Amino acid sequence: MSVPPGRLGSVRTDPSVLHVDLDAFFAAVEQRDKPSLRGKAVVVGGIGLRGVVSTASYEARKYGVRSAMSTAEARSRCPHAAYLGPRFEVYREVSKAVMAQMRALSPLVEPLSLDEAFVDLAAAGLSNLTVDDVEAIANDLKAAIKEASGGLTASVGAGTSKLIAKIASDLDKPDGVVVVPAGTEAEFLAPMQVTVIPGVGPATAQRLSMAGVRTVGDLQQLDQDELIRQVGSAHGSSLHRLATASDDRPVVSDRETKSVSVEDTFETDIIDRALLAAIGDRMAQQVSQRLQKAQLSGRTVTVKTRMHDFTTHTRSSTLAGPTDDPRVIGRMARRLLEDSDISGGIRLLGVGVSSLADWIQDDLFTESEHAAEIPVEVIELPDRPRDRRSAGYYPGQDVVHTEHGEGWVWGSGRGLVTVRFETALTPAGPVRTFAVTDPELTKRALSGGEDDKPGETGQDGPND
DNA sequence: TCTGGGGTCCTAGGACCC
DNA sequence: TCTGGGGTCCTAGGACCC
Repeated sequence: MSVPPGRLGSVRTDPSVLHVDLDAFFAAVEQRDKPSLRGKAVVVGGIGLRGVVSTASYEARKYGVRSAMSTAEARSRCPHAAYLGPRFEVYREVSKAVMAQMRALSPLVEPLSLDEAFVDLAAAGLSNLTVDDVEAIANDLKAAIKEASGGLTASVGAGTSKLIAKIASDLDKPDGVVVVPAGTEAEFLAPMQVTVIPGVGPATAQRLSMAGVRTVGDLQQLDQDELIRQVGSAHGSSLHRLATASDDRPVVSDRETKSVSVEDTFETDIIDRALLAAIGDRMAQQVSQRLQKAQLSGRTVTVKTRMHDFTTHTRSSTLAGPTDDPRVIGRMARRLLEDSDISGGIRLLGVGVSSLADWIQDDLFTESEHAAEIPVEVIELPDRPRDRRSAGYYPGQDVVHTEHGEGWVWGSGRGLVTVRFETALTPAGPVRTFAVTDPELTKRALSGGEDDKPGETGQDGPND
């Protein structure tokens, strides 16, 4: 029924994981920069008709203003507050300065957003940490953050795992420090509502409640198989581990980006297809710029639409090779939008690119000093794509023919990599995408080539 | 006075391959 | 010739987080 004692408790024996959370971050930055707002109700978020609250200052929270509430409701609850649109460039700068303070403490810092991060003290070589040690470290860090940010306060939680640290940082906000002693995790969690566990939202809480589970203690008693029946396999097993405080997830810096997207909710619903196409094109350009800035490219283009009744739909299509080209993304977006039902108008349109893994995009023909050495073979475009994977790539009647080949390219600042490339010639001009043909080889090239293991590039034969 | 924008992860079904 | 199991890829949707 319940958990074998051996599974209780987590791998770490010190409360060496910190979770740092800046207090009412956006609002605090606004109060920092405008002294007249200090001590006053400040609400940062969308200020238009369909805006929602990003952050409310503690003064505004007294009136029941909360994140994710519609700004209209916030205005009715707290009419005297200052309502401000967000200034993300400023927040990013402040965030950078704050994260730098954490990195001065430990090399292993995992930002979760602009205002939150995990810090791994064990990675800083600190061990045998007592509760007092960690409290002192947390207070020093808070002082450093205050200094570096021009007066912002943070709340810090610490424990033997990410879960415990995260929950602890919320218990004494604002400007607090809570350290949970090693060995007390399960009893610390037991009386809390299941919704304190990140990942348990309204839908999961509802399902759990139908199984009689309201607190984490209830969850600790629930059989894992029963839990999996209620909420699914992945969610169930991870919940079971979290609830019993056997959370050994590592702190990970530099998480890879998985997708890049832009979306916009309109002040009034839009029905005009031509207008939507133009907006979609502009969004494709914005996505493309952000991909290029991050030196990324991707294969899957997704268009998102939200109807007047808030139902949301996505349409996506995957290219044979990755692209960051605004024309390719824009054309795909337009095509996907044509397939979408917009009758009755839509309140939101979004364009995104995903499948960003293991590919390098570069402009072979203008940037590479080795461009002339890359063989090019011209082929006729097949009447029909040979399989589904190329279907998305050849954008229908626009394509005159394609070129493809294999070679290598000097990726900008990243060393030599082997690529397969394809060029679609369209009336709008050539559209090139290319792909790393041997991810293992490329990984070695990018990492400086210590790994001697030969890349396993052999073809798979029939194996049954 | 309805519900932002940026993401992540998971599920489920169908296509396709071996 | 029929049946099938496993794995991967793609698509659509949903839950969730800050």
